[in-house]
Amino acid sequence: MGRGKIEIRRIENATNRQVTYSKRRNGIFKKAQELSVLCDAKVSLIMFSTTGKFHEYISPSVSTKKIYDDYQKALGIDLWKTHYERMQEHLRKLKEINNRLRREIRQRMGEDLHGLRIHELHGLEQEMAESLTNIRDRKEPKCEDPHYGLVDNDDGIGGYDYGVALGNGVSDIYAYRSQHNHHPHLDHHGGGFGSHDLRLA
Amino acid sequence: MGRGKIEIRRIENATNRQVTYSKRRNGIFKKAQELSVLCDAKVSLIMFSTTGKFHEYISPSVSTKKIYDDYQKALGIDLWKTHYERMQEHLRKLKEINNRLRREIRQRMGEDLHGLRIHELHGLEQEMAESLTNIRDRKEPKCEDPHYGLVDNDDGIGGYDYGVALGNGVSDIYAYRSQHNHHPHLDHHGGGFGSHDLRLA
DNA sequence: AACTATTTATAAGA
DNA sequence: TTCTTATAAATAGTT
Repeated sequence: MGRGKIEIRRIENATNRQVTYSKRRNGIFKKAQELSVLCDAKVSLIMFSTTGKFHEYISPSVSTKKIYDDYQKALGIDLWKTHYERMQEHLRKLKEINNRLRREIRQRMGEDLHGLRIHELHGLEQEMAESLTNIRDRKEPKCEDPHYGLVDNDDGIGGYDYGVALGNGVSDIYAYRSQHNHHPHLDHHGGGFGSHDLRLA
Repeated sequence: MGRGKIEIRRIENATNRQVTYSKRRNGIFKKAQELSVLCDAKVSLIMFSTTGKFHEYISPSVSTKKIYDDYQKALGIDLWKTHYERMQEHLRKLKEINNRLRREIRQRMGEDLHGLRIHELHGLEQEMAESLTNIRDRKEPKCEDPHYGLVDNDDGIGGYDYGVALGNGVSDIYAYRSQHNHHPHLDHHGGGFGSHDLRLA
């Protein structure tokens, strides 16, 4: 509806995009207002522009919080709680893994061996002997191996966003975005093997 | 915009109101979708009709939860931010620790040694040699040492349920599967040292 | 911000 | 609900 027809796709020119945003934002707010008056509906409309600017329409008869509460009620979920539980579960798993890793290190240090069966002990011994050989070899001046890029892995914990969508026909279910927040570098320096405290996180 | 102009006021006839709701709802959803595409904006539109029916539109690039997070941020109000951030920080630390532990194990397996200085390598070698001795000793039939209760510490993980807690949990790491799992399987079965994949968490 | 040619949404009717 | 269509409203491109 304008001088020409346009395709519905991202407007590449930033200025035009901003102008269109502004115009259409007004339009949709007006529509939202009319709808809530004409049909006595409760409407919550929240938007953020690319530039991060924030605008909201909320029907006079409700509050954003109430919409949000009702929303969760309608879906039978608790967004915070779901989120929490996922994080908790993730934390728990990481802790488990860390403990397991610690135990393995202790065993490789000759401690905490009482839980091992004789064949496990035997396997460990053999492995240790081989490893020791490797390490001794490594001390020889042939010490080169350009293996720097040991990738600091990201297991996707970064984001914790998940898409939720619902609606009677109209909405879409959309995906998931994860902000890659990266870990600082660990500077494990210091010559001390065995000087770590392996019992605590 | 229709056969005649209407005033923007509540439609008293329930049927008409319902019909208008339905038509205009589609219209506004379409507008919301167009806006989010054209202008690359994040839009959340939630509505409840008089009859309690619920409909939602959410931009593909976000989740309703994120919109509400951002909304709260924009308004400077907060429900759980502190909490959430503490959990994220905790996760981050656990991942770091996890990576360090894995690296240490790799080194104890004679791998990933290129980062070590000569004196570190030397320390490792010595330690390994001693440990190996311990392990060999342990294989002798004097194998007793009532050290059973090596307390696998737990620090109250139950605690993240809307409270905060930190520390180690203990358990079976092999139950672990990342939700975003692009990682090889670890299926350590009692017997094998050295079968772990220590490169990824 | 305004203007306006066009496209789009929709009120009323079927 | 869905379709039709006359008309009101929104808006793209321009100034």
